[in-house]
Amino acid sequence: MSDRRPVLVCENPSIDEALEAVRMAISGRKILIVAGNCSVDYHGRASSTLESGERILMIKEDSSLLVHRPKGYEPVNWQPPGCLYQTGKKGDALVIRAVRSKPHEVITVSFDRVYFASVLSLTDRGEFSLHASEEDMQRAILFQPSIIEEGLKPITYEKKVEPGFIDVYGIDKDGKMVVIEIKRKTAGREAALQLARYVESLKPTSNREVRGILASPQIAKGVQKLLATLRLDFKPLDPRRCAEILRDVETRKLAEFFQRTNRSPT
Amino acid sequence: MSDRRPVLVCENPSIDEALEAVRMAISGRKILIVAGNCSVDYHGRASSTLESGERILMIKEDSSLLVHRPKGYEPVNWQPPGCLYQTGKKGDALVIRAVRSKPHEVITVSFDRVYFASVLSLTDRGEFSLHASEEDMQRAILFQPSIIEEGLKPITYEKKVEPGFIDVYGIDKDGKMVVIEIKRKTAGREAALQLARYVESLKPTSNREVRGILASPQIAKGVQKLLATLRLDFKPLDPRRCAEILRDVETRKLAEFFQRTNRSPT
DNA sequence: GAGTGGATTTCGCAT
DNA sequence: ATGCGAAGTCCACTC
Repeated sequence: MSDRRPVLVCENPSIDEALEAVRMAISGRKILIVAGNCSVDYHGRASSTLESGERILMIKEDSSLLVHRPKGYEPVNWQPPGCLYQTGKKGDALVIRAVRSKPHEVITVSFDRVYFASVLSLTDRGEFSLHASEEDMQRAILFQPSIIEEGLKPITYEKKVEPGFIDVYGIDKDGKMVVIEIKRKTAGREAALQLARYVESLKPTSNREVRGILASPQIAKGVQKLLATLRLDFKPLDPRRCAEILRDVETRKLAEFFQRTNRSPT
Repeated sequence: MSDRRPVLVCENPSIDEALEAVRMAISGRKILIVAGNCSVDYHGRASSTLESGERILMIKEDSSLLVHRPKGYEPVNWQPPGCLYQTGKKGDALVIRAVRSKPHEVITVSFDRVYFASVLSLTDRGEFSLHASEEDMQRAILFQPSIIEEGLKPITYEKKVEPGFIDVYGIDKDGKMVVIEIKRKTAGREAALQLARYVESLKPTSNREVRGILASPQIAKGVQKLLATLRLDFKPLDPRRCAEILRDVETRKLAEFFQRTNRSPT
């Protein structure tokens, strides 16, 4: 075990001691956690004030800042990575100012009481992987178009047309053009209208018929009717199932690779 | 000064000690902060895995959960308020499982090393107020329609039409119908197309001319041309300016109130 | 409970 | 740099 001390904790520090810890953390690009009584002001894209109360402040290695109240998933105030800090005392308060330049935004946190300050030096090289995103659904359709319908031949994806980008574009078994709009969750009006615009924008480019297919796990209440009116199809498609298909594809690729290279997978 | 101890900190605890702290915090609905080496698995709307690394776990009074890496504004994994916890040891690891029921989602955090665990009991009754939101812009237009154009008479707001809700709806100085679409930041293609849909959906309901006005601080590159094609107007409107107008309105209301009640404001 | 749209959205990718 | 759309988005509000 190494003898490095990844964590320093200072309980019930004076404002001066807390200021010292804050400065060490910021200049050393460490993680800082402070719990105490503070007020917060923000000016930038909008403005906000937060009256005095007990909260947790976190400043990370990349200088991003979070102020968390005792409840709620979201921080009440924050600053994204890449801002500069000014720290000091104003009267008996510890003041931390985080300034971002583009757009110009300033957060000021004033602590009149600090319960603890902690400086952490953490190492995190672990890989993060997420499955069942909309991109996974798109890739699954491209690898295995039959999950939409038999005979579908994808031509391109992320095709640019006037109103935006078509998720998947191809030809069906009868030679008709097909536009597929993918949603990873229940598709609402907006999705149907977007698909309709794509279909409309493609019609002038071809004398073939153009079909629109909305692929999502579910459609919202009134949207069935809207799809019928707009002459669009719906294909139920589960993002989890798509993730499975991709996993199978990856597994097969791996097997082929190891077969080619005459090794066996661990 | 009160003698309550709002913060308990446990440095370099054993896994058993950490487990005890975690259970105290969760059962007592306190805030828990743990720093240590962990891995995280998530299954629910999607799935994710996060390999071993040093992170900070925070569980709040309302049972929301955050896992923060040393960098980045966003948590790498999380659980919104209202989930249930199972805690225990699996081998030599401290395991915390947070289960949400609707939708069904499970996060599992396994710590094999804990640098510190802290249990906090924070009180925060401070009021938070935010200015210069899109709603502020809407209210400013309703209070002072001349910031859009002279002679404008707002009729309703949040008016339901087929594709969605019109931000502000009224009549201009020539008696034409006016639909206003508000964006608090640079308006893109989507905003223009949305406004166009609103205008189209209103045309059949009246034999008056229907004008569409896009009100935002700026418009994106190609959108000027798109607006011209769609015969829509653009009115530059700064959210900060709108917030000022509202502040003035509030000040005037206050003044009137104190005049009526024969008191003077503090 | 579902649907709809805003957000100091953030983030990532492509132009 | 700007534009554009996804997100385990979250959240508040309406129906």
